[in-house]
Amino acid sequence: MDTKWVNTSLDLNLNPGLHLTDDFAPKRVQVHGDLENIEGKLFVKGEAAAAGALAEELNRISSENKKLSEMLTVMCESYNALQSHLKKLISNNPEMINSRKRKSSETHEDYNNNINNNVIAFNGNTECSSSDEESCKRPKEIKAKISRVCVRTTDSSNTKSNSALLVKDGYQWRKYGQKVTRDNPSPRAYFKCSFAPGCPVKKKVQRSAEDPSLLVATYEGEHNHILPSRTEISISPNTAIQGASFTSSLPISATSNNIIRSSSGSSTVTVDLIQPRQIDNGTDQAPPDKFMQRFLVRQMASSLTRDPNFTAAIASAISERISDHSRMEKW
DNA sequence: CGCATTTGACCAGCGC
DNA sequence: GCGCTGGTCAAATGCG
Repeated sequence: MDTKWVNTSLDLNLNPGLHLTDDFAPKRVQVHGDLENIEGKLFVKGEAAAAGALAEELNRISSENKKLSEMLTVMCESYNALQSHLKKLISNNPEMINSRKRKSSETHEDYNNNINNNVIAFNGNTECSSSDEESCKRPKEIKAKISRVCVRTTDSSNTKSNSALLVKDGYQWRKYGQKVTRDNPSPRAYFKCSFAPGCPVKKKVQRSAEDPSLLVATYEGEHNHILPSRTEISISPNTAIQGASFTSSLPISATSNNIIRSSSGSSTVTVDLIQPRQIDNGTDQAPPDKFMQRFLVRQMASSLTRDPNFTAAIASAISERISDHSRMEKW
């Protein structure tokens, strides 16, 4: 059996023309398979060009599978490390959580942090953490699953606009109220999911008091309907995902086309796990705005890797591709 | 004209 | 009981 070293790339292109970061730079990947034999069969048919393209695509897919497997391993290791670290912290300081009661002086955001079942990290650092259900027992009226998502808007001039409190996430929301809270000068907007009748999910969106460019969206409850036809996380114009822990309240998963899509205003950001693309490795001269795009790619990747659901979706996509590859090898 | 948004009023929970 | 606060309702308003 031949062993070939092929130079392929995992295309996590989040924007047309966006070059990959060093983390995702192509590497030499070992691929086992009789690729020349495949090409030979097609030569007989007089389709040399098509055979070459197919073999190249096969190599690319193989290497992508390898890369994704490696990434998945790293993700799981990081996740397990964080989880064990969190457990260690909680075991060392059990009173840290249990002793916290809601007081009048405590802000509502603190209250939400206490009942938060899902951890969000902002600015690359863990802002709050609590996944221990025992430590998160709250008054009996709070039963709905609550999660929080933060997005950073790059247009600070829009911070006083009510319409800027839009955090599109693929679902359809109807605004039913707005309130100015005591501890935050910016108003809090209340939304209900209107994608399906009777859906109990609610969403609160408010700008962070500390950082007005940061939008904090709090999701309550779980959707009683399937995800919208296309899985996407879309943030309002001039908004970038800063950090998010995606739960069932957020529509993110690999679609049947294995495309994870994130729309950002007019521009759509797409993570395509299949489609091969040409990467010009030699001329990686990123324009100035590419730097920000790369940064966003890192942030998104960092956010997504924290979510076990996402890793599960990635694993599913990988296994699907591997099985496809196995079938092609037999052919 | 229909739908979504706005906004003031109302209600419930909590602390004092 | 009273006042404060967050959450929700619903009429008014705006927009396509």
